[in-house]
Amino acid sequence: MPYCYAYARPALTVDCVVFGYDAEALQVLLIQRDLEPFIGKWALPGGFVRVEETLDDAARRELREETGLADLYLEQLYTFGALARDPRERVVSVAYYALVELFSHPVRAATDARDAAWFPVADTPPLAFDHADILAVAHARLRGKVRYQPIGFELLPEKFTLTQLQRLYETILDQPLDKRNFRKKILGMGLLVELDEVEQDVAHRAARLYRFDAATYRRLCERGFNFEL
Amino acid sequence: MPYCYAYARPALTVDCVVFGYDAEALQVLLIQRDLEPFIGKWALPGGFVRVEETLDDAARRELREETGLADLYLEQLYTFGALARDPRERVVSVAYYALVELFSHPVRAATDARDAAWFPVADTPPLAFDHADILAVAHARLRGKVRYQPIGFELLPEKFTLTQLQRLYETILDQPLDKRNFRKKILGMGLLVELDEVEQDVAHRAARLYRFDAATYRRLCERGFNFEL
DNA sequence: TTGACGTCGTGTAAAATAGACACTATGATG
DNA sequence: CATCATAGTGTCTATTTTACACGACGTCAA
Repeated sequence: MPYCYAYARPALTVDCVVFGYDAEALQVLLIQRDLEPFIGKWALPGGFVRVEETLDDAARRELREETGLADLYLEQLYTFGALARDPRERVVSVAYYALVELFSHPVRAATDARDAAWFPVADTPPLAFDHADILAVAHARLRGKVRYQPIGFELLPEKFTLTQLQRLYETILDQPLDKRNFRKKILGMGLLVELDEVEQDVAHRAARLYRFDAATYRRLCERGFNFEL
Repeated sequence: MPYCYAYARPALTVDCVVFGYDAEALQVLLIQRDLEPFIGKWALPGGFVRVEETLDDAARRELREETGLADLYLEQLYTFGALARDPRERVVSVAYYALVELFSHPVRAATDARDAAWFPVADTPPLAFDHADILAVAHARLRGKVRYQPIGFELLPEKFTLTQLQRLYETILDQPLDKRNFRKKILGMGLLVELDEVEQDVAHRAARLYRFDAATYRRLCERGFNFEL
């Protein structure tokens, strides 16, 4: 035990809530633990912060190690510090969350994880630690944020139809939206680029594809832009 | 050095950004450090988290010890984990923020603090550690939050005039508001109770006093209420 | 080839909300 | 009783939001 201090210190961990979307439901990425405590239970990917890495780096590293996901945009969510959230000892955890497009991000279990898989947010298995609380906070934050920042696009493939986008928003906000009003509003923002392509292999009239215009978005942001639904 | 661990651990601290308002400007509570490092420098109140207390408790305790303030509504802000934010060693800090009515919260320096005082947010002395960053994040959060949650009331005395409330919002948002529209909107929410009192000792027509109706607010919140400016 | 099916894509009118704007009322003071 | 400072109040216009329905297009199967 070579690391000694004058006062007791809580251990410090990070946990990641990664949301995905698969045209049906909002999903969350979980790992099946291969370590005590809660061995065999499903949990959020995460682990201990090393003393020479930042919190953001630790979150990225753990996510990569345990699930194979890399290069996500992770955002800090909240820091959980209840006394008994870990049965071993006092552990404080900084939670992060991220959004990804499901199909282009295959996951694979690795270090410390027996398995890694997507689950519908509304129907997860029982989670280890206080991870159900963390997931709930993340889900609430997602619902709140999606209204005033165009983060929904992170969850879709690069090219998408307006109907896909609308379904995504309806799923996250859990309320139906009017098709014409939705299109009017979203197109009116000028953040979508209409492509010269339509979707393929559908058994009905194919819909036009669009992509998100990140450059325009950044320009608008700097002049104080607000998204609003 | 009686506390030993298998891996090195960052130290964990809390820091508190307490905003006040004095009819002139938005203020922030600072302490003058009486400990190394940065002895003599101004800083946010805060300190080490004990292993047997929650983060919220640690924030409340440090604030009480260093400034005499108690019973505030503290809200977690963000966790700062840059590698070199403390010159001694790796320290991760969970920042909190709070709003108080200045005059009814006298501050006094105590433990580890040579002095405690209010400074205008726009004109603070140089701060220790990365506390200027923390203050900036807190200020941004305050500006953002004040638009959609009625937190402004925390900064005023229990009884206040509509003009005082308007000045507060103008200060936080840093933009002028129209008197009639402001009154229309704020009264239209039904969150203010008109009192049978007017302000005293003013050299002109006295304004009616109001108080915030917290009970009604809670009721509205549960049904999904949104404040909006 | 043609008809049925399913989704795509589009516009308008009514209602609600936000924003601009200026004068009278009241109480204190000299 | 005139002056001063702030309190308090309403209307009109512009903008935004909401509600709402049908023809176009491509696929498929008879």
